[in-house]
Amino acid sequence: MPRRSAPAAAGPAGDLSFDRPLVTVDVIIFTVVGDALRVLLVRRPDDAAEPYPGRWALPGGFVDIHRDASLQACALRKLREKTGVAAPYLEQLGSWGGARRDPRGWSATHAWFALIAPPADETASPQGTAPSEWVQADEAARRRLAFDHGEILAAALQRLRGKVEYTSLPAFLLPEPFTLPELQRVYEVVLGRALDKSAFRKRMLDSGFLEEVGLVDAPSGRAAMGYRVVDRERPAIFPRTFRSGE
Amino acid sequence: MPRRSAPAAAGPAGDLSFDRPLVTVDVIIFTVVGDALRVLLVRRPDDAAEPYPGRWALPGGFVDIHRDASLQACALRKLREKTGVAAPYLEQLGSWGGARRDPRGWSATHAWFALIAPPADETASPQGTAPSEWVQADEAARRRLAFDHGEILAAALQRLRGKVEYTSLPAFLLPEPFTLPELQRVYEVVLGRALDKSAFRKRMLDSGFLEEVGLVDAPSGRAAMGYRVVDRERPAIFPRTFRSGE
DNA sequence: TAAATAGTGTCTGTAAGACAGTATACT
DNA sequence: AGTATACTGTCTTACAGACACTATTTA
Repeated sequence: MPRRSAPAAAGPAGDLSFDRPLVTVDVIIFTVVGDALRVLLVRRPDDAAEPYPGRWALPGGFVDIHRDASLQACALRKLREKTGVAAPYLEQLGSWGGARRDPRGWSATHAWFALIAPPADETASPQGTAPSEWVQADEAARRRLAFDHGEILAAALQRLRGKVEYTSLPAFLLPEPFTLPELQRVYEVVLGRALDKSAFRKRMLDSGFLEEVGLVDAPSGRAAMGYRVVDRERPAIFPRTFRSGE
Repeated sequence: MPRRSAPAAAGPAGDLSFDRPLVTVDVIIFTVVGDALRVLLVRRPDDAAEPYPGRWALPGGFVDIHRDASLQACALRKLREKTGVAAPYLEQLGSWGGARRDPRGWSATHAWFALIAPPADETASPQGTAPSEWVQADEAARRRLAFDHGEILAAALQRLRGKVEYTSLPAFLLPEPFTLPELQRVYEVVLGRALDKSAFRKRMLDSGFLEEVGLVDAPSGRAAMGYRVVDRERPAIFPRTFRSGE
């Protein structure tokens, strides 16, 4: 038998010589550009020795146990390498692990999703390494992605759209300061439906996660109050979802 | 340098000879016995070669890549080994990974939480192997558990209590069929506060996740309707939390 | 008939949505 | 002044909670 004995059957205590899974981290990076929710995809190398050559995938890669102090630190590193962003909203989405998902062997990936403000330059591949692209979320979900990234992206979209119904998450998709009409547009883009202005404003202001930070000039029309989020670590949670009556 | 080169710096494509983390799965198994929420803890072996000898811990252990087809299959295996339960409500809680959490090396654990009906025999250690105990949730959270299991248990409790406010999760803590007064008691035990009977019944019956299954006799008083959940895979989600007004 | 428990009806307060109205900017 | 946008006030409606009431069982 070529393989090392399994953990449960390991002999002496402290014997760690059994086979270990591959461990990776993938990041689903969302932003809103124009009137669409977008997600960052990278192209896998064309090298035929790599799995899924030339396919689009979520940014990610192996955990480096000599550089990454934790899974979250690894996710932040990936995000920084791809976008230059250092302090996003970052939330663990879940992990996907099994014998079949990577042809190189039993692997477990840890998926995190990040919300960032739209990057200044939206076309260039930041580090000049692998080509990357901000793809509209719905189109990305239709592409045949590498590994099980299609499933992971679908889960991320479901989580995001679900949480947008009752949290302040969209505030992290905007550069500060932002105005309430701008914030409402982001909610509407993510949810894909219109919201009532008056109810929206009441909800946002009553829940107290926003801080006034002075008027912001508009290209035309009346100037609007600018806001920033008080606590960038914890999003606000509303007691009801939008349109609970439908 | 004794260590293998890091993943990002790996030379030829397909070189997988870098160091890999340890990969484990831990399960937070909840049930309600009597008037308290309880969680299953196991005692770690007294062997000094093992980390945290003699300390209480969450049930779990290394992923066995030759036996476990997936992370979820591994979690189900652990649960079955400890409790004999095969089809619980099982939900991924999250993963905790880093250089420091296990003295044996960089490790990543995948935590799942399970809701099961109270076991018939609540005292014995099921498989006769490691001693285990159903501990009241709040007391378990106060014990100094092995590894970072205290933090993981706290996260599980927070997730459970949070979700109980707006989902049908407590239905998975009862053996079927159950009555609405029984279900309400479980909600109250988990939440730690009383709920209004009328509002509770309206919410449960209107959301349509329950199926009548015939009257159940009570030891005294009027017989109550018995119910079972329609879909054991997906809990119902209510549009509002309880007591949103407070 | 009394006690115990299951289940229902009715009222009220709160808050979200609808929508019309007012305010403030620029041209 | 007119237009474009930001913001507010008022009305209506839905529904959760409070709580008293009725129903069905056993002793």
